[in-house]
Amino acid sequence: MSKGLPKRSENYSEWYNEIVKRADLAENSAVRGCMVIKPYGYAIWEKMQRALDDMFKASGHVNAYFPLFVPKSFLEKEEEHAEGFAKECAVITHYRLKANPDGKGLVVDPNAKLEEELIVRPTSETVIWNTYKGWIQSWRDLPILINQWANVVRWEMRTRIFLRTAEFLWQEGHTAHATKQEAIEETNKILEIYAEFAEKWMSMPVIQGVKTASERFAGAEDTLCIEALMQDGKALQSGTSHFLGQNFAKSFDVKFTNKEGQLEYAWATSWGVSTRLMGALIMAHSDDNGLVLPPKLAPIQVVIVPIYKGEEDLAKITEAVNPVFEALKAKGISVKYDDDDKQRSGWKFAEYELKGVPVRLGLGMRDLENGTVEVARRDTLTKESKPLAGIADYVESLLDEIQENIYDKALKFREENTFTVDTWDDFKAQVEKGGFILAHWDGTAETEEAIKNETKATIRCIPFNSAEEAGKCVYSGKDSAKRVVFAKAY
RNA sequence: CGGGAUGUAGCGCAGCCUGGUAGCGCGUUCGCUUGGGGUGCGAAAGGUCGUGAGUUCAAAUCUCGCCAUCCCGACCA
Repeated sequence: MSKGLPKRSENYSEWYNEIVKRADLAENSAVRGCMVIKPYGYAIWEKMQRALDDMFKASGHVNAYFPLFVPKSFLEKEEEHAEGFAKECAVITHYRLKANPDGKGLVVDPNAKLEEELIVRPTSETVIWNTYKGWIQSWRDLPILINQWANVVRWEMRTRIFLRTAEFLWQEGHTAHATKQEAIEETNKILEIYAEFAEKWMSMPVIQGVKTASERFAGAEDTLCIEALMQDGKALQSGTSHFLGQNFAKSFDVKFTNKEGQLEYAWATSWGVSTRLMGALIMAHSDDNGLVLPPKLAPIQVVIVPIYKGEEDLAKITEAVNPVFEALKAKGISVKYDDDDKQRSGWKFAEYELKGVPVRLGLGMRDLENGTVEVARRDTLTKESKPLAGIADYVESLLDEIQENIYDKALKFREENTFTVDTWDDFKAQVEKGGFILAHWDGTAETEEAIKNETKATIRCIPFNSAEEAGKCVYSGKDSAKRVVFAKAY
């Protein structure tokens, strides 16, 4: 492993790729467009899963599992949905191989052609609504609040590890409701959960809003989203929550008898976040020394590195470390004591920085004499000497402080990189420089399309929190009641 | 699917133009050294040169085909 990471300022995407590789998060696999998530990266994903899963459960959702394969006829049923996903589907046509009659290896057995092709799920609405048909007869069967943790496949032309891979891991929630109002509330509730997760756990501020028609999920009536700003000034869609109306219920004929005794189609939502959040986490906080992890998602929150010469010294240091180690563990802090003699302390410092461990405690003979310990913060790269007595309490509060500081830093970055723009020239100039752009838009798909073609900037969302403000569309000059968020996006 | 490039040791690359013993850096292994920010020195191991054919006394090197990967477009969580 060579030293030094590429600089963010010089080559952002190379910096990103190198962090993913060098921090041991993931690597490209032998299969094009697919990644191997390595133990350290997967540990972060598991922490994300745990936090989200707890929130889903706390809001009344339960987990289930639906099949990987979708019959082609299912996918066809909802027209817009089918059209939206058709171009990126992996298709299974055969179910058997056989020995190659012309030599070595295996060939597809032409006699094993499937009657109907199976699609590897790009998302599960169709399979699930086909199933819900059997589960829903009465208003008493509703709501159904189900989530599943799964992998999906979308055959992307160009992939980037975590941000856009052919196969990725995610959770997909699929709910069914008796009323439109309830489904809309569900869609909103989930977006709140996503925003809370992004901000409280990932320390990543997000803008909540609604997608324009052209950016909407295929088959949805409305798509809500959280959008985050990455350090290179590009936006990243980090989670979506869809109000599906009765579209899928109609396509799969899911009707129930309401309290008035009338047959009605069920109302639906779906929502998801994926391993793309790993990419968001990396790009939101990390620096030229490597990964920076918010303590709540760090697999190792505190690492203790002994600085010693010879086994005797190490034994003494270990003796002093043990009560600290136990005290931290007792507080529920994940702590690692790295007394591995195979690497030197200097190497370890660099390594744990690269991996984003929030707090490092360094303990040497000098500390033992003075009753001190060196506390190093990953977020600020600062070091301070602290009394060893009571260090666990200090570290506990320090972790909270780091969690907040990372958020504050990201928020400050976003504020400094959010621009209010009123003229087309300013708009074009600002798109080049990056960041979120708040501008007026006349509400038409034509204008949206034209802006995208001319600048590559898209409408990330129509934000919930922005004030009503009469203005003129930055492109067409027509009337507009509200600013929307533009940016170049991943 | 269009345009461009690249395939040589685990990783990053040189060698190819001008055919003739396959090389460098990092990493790995071993020994000593060092140990509060990626120690230093020495030795060693490791390669069907993407693949198939052709030209030639001789091919990593020249010619043609194929495969794979990366970049730039169109498409996208």
